Amino acid sequence: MLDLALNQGKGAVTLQDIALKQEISLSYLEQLFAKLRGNGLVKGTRGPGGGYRLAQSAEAISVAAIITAVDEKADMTRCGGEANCQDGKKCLTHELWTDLSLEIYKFLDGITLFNLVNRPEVREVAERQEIEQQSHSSGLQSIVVESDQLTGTTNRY
Amino acid sequence: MLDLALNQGKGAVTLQDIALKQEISLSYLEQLFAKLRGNGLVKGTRGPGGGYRLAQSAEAISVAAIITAVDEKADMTRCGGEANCQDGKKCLTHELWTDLSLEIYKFLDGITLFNLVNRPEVREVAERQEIEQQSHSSGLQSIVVESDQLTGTTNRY
DNA sequence: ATTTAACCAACTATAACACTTGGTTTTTTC
DNA sequence: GAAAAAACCAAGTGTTATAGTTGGTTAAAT
Repeated sequence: MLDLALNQGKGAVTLQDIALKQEISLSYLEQLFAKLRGNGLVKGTRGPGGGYRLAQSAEAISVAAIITAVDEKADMTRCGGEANCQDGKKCLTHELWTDLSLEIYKFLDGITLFNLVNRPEVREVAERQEIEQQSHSSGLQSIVVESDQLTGTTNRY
Repeated sequence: MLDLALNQGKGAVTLQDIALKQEISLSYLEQLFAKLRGNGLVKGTRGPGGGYRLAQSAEAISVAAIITAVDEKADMTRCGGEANCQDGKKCLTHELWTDLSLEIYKFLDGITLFNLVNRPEVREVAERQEIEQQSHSSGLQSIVVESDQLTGTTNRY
């Protein structure tokens, strides 16, 4: 999501790009972005030149919204907030964990993509990744070509 | 730990008791209490009439101290605070997760066993468990006796 | 002596998270 | 209009932390 936020106004970002930069498998990213799209946080465009972009402004998207979309929870209880932790009834520490869950939610809800993108540490790491990606991607592509010649299949990394 | 705190001044609590009340296996409790003892939070006495009691006052023991003792962390980073999340270097969101970890620690550090024991919800649940345990334990003991006759072994629940 | 209960080590099961495999569909470019 | 790029989709697999099991030994009370 930070990759999309950093590229706002400069067009769509492909999952392939993110996969290389963040070292997350393409297929797993597809699953995450399916959820993000379903929650109205991103929109995708197909075909060459396509990719994903934010569906809302970076100011409007909180980390809590992202976590909720992909994790479907930000919850420290094992009962998922239902108070049935111990054979249908509340366990001794139920309120402790619901209180903590609320605390975590409030913290993450107070941080937007805009906030993060403007942190100097984030900009530094993002710049480093931009450079590494360029020297990286050519190397990885030749590996893909090689495995193509040997096995007839193209692995997606 | 709440069971020990609730029993302060009334003598030691056996892990067998806790296992029945909280529905946690005895052997697993033994592992947790070995860590708690190693961290100076409880002390155990062996033999009949023995059990565990708090090694410090309930006011002096925070939830954070307990979590740290048994979990050995209260950390949301995957790198465990080392900034080597992405081939030896910091990942884009490293600071976000260290900030959250600190927030969680501060919250749990502000809550002591004394605080929890004096919450009305905790007292209510504790009272309920006291009653359930009595009707429960006799039933479970007969099961143990039965399996003893059949298999020659005594399972520890 | 026997029983209770802590203490100890090594192994096993489970489930969430991360990833893989093998596709189809849409859109752009040549 | 063929090929390539990239999103979209479903069902399966691998990994690892957490929780639990097994099978003991040691210390203290009755």
